[in-house]
Amino acid sequence: MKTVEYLLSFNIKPSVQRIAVMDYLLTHKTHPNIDEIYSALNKTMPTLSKTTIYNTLRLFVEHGAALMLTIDDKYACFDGDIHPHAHFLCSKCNKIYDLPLSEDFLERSMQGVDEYKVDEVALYYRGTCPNCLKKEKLNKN
Amino acid sequence: MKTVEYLLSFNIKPSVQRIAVMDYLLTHKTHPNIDEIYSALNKTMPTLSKTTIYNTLRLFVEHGAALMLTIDDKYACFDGDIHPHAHFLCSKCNKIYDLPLSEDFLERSMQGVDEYKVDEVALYYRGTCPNCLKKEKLNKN
DNA sequence: GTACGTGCAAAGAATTTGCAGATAA
DNA sequence: TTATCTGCAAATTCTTTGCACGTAC
Repeated sequence: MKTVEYLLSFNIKPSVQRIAVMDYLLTHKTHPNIDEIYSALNKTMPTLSKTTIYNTLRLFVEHGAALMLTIDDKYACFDGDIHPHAHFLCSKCNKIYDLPLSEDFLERSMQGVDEYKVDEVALYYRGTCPNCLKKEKLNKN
Repeated sequence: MKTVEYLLSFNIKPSVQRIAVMDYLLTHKTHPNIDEIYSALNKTMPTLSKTTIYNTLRLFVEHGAALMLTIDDKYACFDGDIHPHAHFLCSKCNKIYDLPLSEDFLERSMQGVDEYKVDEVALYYRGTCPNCLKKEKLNKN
């Protein structure tokens, strides 16, 4: 599906800027923060402002077209993949990794929250990623 | 256990300020943010500074004596209860609720992260709490 | 033409830093 | 004494706001 139609499917008017931001999110699965998106897009769209990035991402989240991750307490990160999945933040390299979330996980996890109306579930892991674990081993030898 | 001994068990030197902050965390299960802790303790300790609250909480988290919650993107909240449990943030009243985490949840959730070294797991829910749901119903009738 | 979108500059707010004085072993 | 802790003030950084201009239907 083209990005324009994708935005429309979330009832978001596709402006040039919004298309650019969504395109970036859909092609960069790095869970970028505002600054990364801004820096990247600014190269080809010099007039693009950070305010617009803020506005756009807030709009995306409100319309369910993107996820805001609060796994990093420094700044918010954004994810264009809205399918349920978990996230792992490596405290060494600060990368965020996607992890699968088993089908029955959500159902089971809901058992304790009967009386609550749940809009969103986030499962965050923090620790050391395989890459950094490997590096640590090499440095020890 | 007295708070002094509790802090010592985490290898934290118990100063007057640290005891006060930990006492507050252990007796107020409201997942307070920095400002709440500061405002509350400032009444009885007028010289206590916000910087010290920041320093103290960072120390607690580093030593595993408290949890930092990133469920609210506005500011960090802190939890003196370090036993594994989930959190629910009500988007209406902004209260954070504790929820049980079934014993086998953690084991099962770890199955996808074999190659990772997991230090911390956080399960966050967002939505509407029972109290606010009740209020909404009343307002509709 | 009217509503909506964009972007600059300024404001606001949370957190960190530098450093000097206070405290404790 | 000597290292550690505290707290003020300033700096830094992320995010929001106000407002005027641009754009699109």
